[in-house]
Amino acid sequence: MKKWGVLPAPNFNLRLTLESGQVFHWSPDGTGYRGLIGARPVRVEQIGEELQVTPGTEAAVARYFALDHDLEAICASFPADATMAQAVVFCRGLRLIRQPLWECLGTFLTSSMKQVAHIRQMSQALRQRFGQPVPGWDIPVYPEPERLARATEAELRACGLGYRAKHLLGTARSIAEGSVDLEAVHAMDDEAALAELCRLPGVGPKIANCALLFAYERLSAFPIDVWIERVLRRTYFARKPKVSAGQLREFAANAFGPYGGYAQQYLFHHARTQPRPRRVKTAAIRPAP
DNA sequence: ACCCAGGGGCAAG
DNA sequence: CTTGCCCATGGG
Repeated sequence: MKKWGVLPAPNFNLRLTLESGQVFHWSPDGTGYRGLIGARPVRVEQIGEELQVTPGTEAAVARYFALDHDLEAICASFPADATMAQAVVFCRGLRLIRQPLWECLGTFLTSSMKQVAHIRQMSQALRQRFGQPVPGWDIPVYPEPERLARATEAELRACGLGYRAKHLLGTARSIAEGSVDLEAVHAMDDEAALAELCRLPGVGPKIANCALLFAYERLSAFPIDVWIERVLRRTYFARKPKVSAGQLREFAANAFGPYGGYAQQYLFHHARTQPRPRRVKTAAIRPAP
C-alpha cells in the first residue's frame, strides 16, 4: 500500500492558502497539515511543486484547493497599482478554497468581531460537541444545520459563541426547516444570491460575500471588512477621506473585475500580516530611576 | 444617517 | 495581574 498520493501543484502555496483566514480547521502536522475536506480526513504536505496527500484523496484535494484556477490570468486582471502589485508578490500561490456551503457559512457567521485564534476555538468546540466523529481522526465533521437546530442557545454559548449563538441557531433553524435553501442559491445571480443569504439572522453583506466567495465560487464577490476598508481608503481614496461606505462598495464592485474576490483576499492577507505600526507614547521616554 | 451592545482571547503595560 | 483592542450585525 502506498504511503501517500502525489499530485502536481505548480503556482500553489499551501501554507499561504491555509493561513490566510479562509478556513479555520486545519492544523500543522509535522511539516504538513491535517484537516478535513467535508467529512473526509486528509493530510497534505507540500514538497516543492508537488503535494503529498492521503492516498485516494488526490482529486478531492485538487478540487478543494482550486488547483485549476489560472492564477496568471487572475493576477493579470487586477488593477495595476503599487499596493496591489505588492500584495500579488507577497501572496504568490495563494488560492481560494472551494469550501462546503454550510461549513463555510456557519464558520463565517461565528467569525464576526473575532480574531482567527478564537474563530478556530469556536469552530473546534462546535465540531467536538455536535459534529460526527471521524474514526482515527482528531477533528469531527462540522455539524449539520439539522443538528444545530436541535441545540439550545445555551449549549451554543457553551462553545464560546457569545451573542453569535442566537444567530447561528436562528440560521441553522431557517435552513433545517427549509425556509432558506443553500443549494438553491447556486442558481441565483450574484445580487439575488447576496439578498437570499442576507435573509438569515446574523448574516449581513460581509458574511454573505465571504460565503459567495469561499463556497459558491463567485470569484467577483468582494467582502469588505475593516482591514480591506482601510486598504481601499488609503490606496484609492487618499485624497477623499470622507468617502462613504456605500461609495467604497460601489468602487470595489467596479474597479476589481471578475476576480475581485482574489484581489480582495490578496490585499486582505497582505495588510493583515504587515507588522502593525507601534503606537508611540510621549511618556515612553522616562528619566532613568 | 449615527450610536452602541456584545464576548472572550490576547498583547501590552 | 489589569486594561484596551479586536470590529459584523442588528436594533434603537
